Amino acid sequence: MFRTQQQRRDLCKKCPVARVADILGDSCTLLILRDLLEKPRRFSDFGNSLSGISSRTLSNKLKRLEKDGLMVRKELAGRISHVEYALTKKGVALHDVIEAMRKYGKKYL
Amino acid sequence: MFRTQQQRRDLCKKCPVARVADILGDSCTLLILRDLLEKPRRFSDFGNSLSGISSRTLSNKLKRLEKDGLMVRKELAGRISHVEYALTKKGVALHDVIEAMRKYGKKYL
DNA sequence: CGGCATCCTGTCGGATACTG
DNA sequence: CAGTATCCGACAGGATGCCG
Repeated sequence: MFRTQQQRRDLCKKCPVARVADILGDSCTLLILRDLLEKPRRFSDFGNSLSGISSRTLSNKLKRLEKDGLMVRKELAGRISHVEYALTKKGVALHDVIEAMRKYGKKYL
Repeated sequence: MFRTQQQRRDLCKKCPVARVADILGDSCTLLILRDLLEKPRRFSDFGNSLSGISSRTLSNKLKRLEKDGLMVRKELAGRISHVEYALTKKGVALHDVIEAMRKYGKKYL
C-alpha cells in the first residue's frame, strides 16, 4: 500500500481515514505518539519504552512526524546537548484516536 | 517494530495501544477494515477501492484479519464461486477507532 | 470468480561504528 | 547526549501466470 507517491496521493485525497493511515500506518510511529501524548520525551527515552528500537529507525520516524507537523524538536540550552520532542496541537489532537485504540485494545485484545 | 515474535508479544502484553497497533499498524489493513465497516465485500470489490492492491497482498491481509477473529469468510452457494467477507462483532467494534481517525483526518489533514 | 505459486525487486530496519 | 553513516539481510509485496 502507498507504494508509489502517486498512489499515496490518490488514496489520501479520497479519504480521511487513508490520510490518518498514511501517518499512523505503522506500529512504531503509533507507539512513539502514544508516548509523546503522555509527556515530552528525549531521544533516549524511547529506547526503553519501545523495546530497543534502533537509533536509526527512531531518527527516521521522528523526522517524519516533524515533517508532518505533528511534533516539534526543541533544543534546550545547557552544557550537554539536550533535545526534547513534544507534540504540536495537530499531534495532540490524535489523542482521541489513540484513546479509541486503547479502549478497543483493552476490551477485545 | 514487531520484528520478532518475541518482541511483538512483549510489547503487546504491556499496552492495549500496541495490541491495536499490531493489527491496524499498516495502512492496507486499515483501509480494508474501513470498507468492511460499511458493508460486506467480495474479494474483487477491494481491488477497486484500494487502488489496485495485488491479489497476493489482499489475500494475505484477509487471512490475517480472519485469524485475528475480526472478520469471517463466507462461501455463498451458487453455480459460480461467490465469497463474502464480513466483520465479526470484534471487527465491528473497531468502528470507534476508524471513526476517530476519519474525524481527525477530516479536520487536520 | 477467488484465489495460489513463483519469481524478483525495493524498502525497512537492525548492527555497528563514529562524531560534535 | 543525540544523533549520522554505512553496510547488509529479511521480508513485504508487485507482476505474472495458472487453476478449480
